[in-house]
Amino acid sequence: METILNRVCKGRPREFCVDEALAAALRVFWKRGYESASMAELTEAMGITKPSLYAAFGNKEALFRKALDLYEREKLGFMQTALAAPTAREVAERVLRGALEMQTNSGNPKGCLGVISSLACGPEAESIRSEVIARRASSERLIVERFERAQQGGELPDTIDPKGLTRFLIAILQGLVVQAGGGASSEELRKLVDTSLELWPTRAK
Amino acid sequence: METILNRVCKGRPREFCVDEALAAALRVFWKRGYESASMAELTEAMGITKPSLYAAFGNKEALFRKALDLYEREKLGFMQTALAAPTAREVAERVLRGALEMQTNSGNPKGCLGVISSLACGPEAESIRSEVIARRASSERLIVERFERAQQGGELPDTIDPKGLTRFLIAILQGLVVQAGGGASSEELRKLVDTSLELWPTRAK
DNA sequence: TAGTTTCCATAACGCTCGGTATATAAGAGG
DNA sequence: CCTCTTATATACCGAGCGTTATGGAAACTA
Repeated sequence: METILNRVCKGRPREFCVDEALAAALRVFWKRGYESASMAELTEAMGITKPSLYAAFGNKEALFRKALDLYEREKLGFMQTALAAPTAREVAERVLRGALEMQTNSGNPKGCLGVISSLACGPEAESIRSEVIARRASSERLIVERFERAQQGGELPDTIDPKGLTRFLIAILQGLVVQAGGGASSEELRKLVDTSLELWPTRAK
Repeated sequence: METILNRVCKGRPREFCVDEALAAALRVFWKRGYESASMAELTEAMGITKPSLYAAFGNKEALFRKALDLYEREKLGFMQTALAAPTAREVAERVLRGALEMQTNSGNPKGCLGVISSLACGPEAESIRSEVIARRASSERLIVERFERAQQGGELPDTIDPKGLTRFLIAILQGLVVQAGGGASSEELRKLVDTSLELWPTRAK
């Protein structure tokens, strides 16, 4: 019985780096969205041919899921660390500043892979869409819990609903990336973040 | 010399209502976005065949522009009337409540035709994308001017930047429609609007 | 009714899509 | 060196895309 563990490496080794190819694929999906990213554009950006892509990643949908994993791990890491901030306001500040930095960092495509992939899809991309939406829901739950704790700790006015505040914060994020995708300048996006933080609720309110 | 004015109606009249067909096309574009809306789905929803569509509307892009006109005229009318509200806060309230009502009105597709068409497009839809973005910019200008007047009238704190506040309001709208497209319930969307309005700046702040 | 104009339906066009079969090249193990 | 396994390159597949040519039916004017 041969398990995958004691299998040795035989045959011709592949000539490209899987991680680099995946990073290139991520950039294409990020710019185009799942459906508009064609296999031709993907393979060209990845520097490999279609059979190599299918051998290494399975198919377009599997490639997208791996790119989405990479995106959440490398590009949305600031969301995780932001949740560890000591106050709800600092959570919001780190989330918004982190998103702003990512959107204005030249080198990154504009917009958000999650938002772009949760909208505007034909019937065959429905499973992709629902997965992206499910992942967003799980991050959302973490923020709601964080804000509920903040409210119990007296950080937030009693009149504020933690679920509503979470949706509010996420809406700002979504508006930020939509506007970035629409060509808004760095300064315009910074104004959006500054104004949002200026309106963020305080205990004194 | 025969002008278009004194030309009479000859030949077989068309069997469908152009306005109804355009309304049906709008619903398809609204649900799918420009690129994912196929001619097959469009013609089926409109109840006509492809040659009829091309004869009446030109091509897919021209059909989309006419649908976009209809969308702005019939579905975004509340934005125009909202701008006439007496105070900046009422402007924001009417805009947000109007958008909420539109998103929760069953019968309308979820999401926003403008947002869905300004993202996630391949190279061939670039002209559509830029047109949608340009239309958004012109509405934005109206809101900025309205908020500048409000600030001069003392309605808004001096610390608030009207441009930033405009982008903030639009971001909430965009987040609202993204979340609606992601399947958020009417109550969740209402909480988002309530929270946003609760945080809206007042003179006293 | 004759003539003309326009509409409708079918089918096809050229193209791109995601995905693959086939054949050749290349490295690892014996 | 030979064999075996795997990667690569080319070409191709069926299906769907937006768009259009064609033929016949329908309804207007005269």
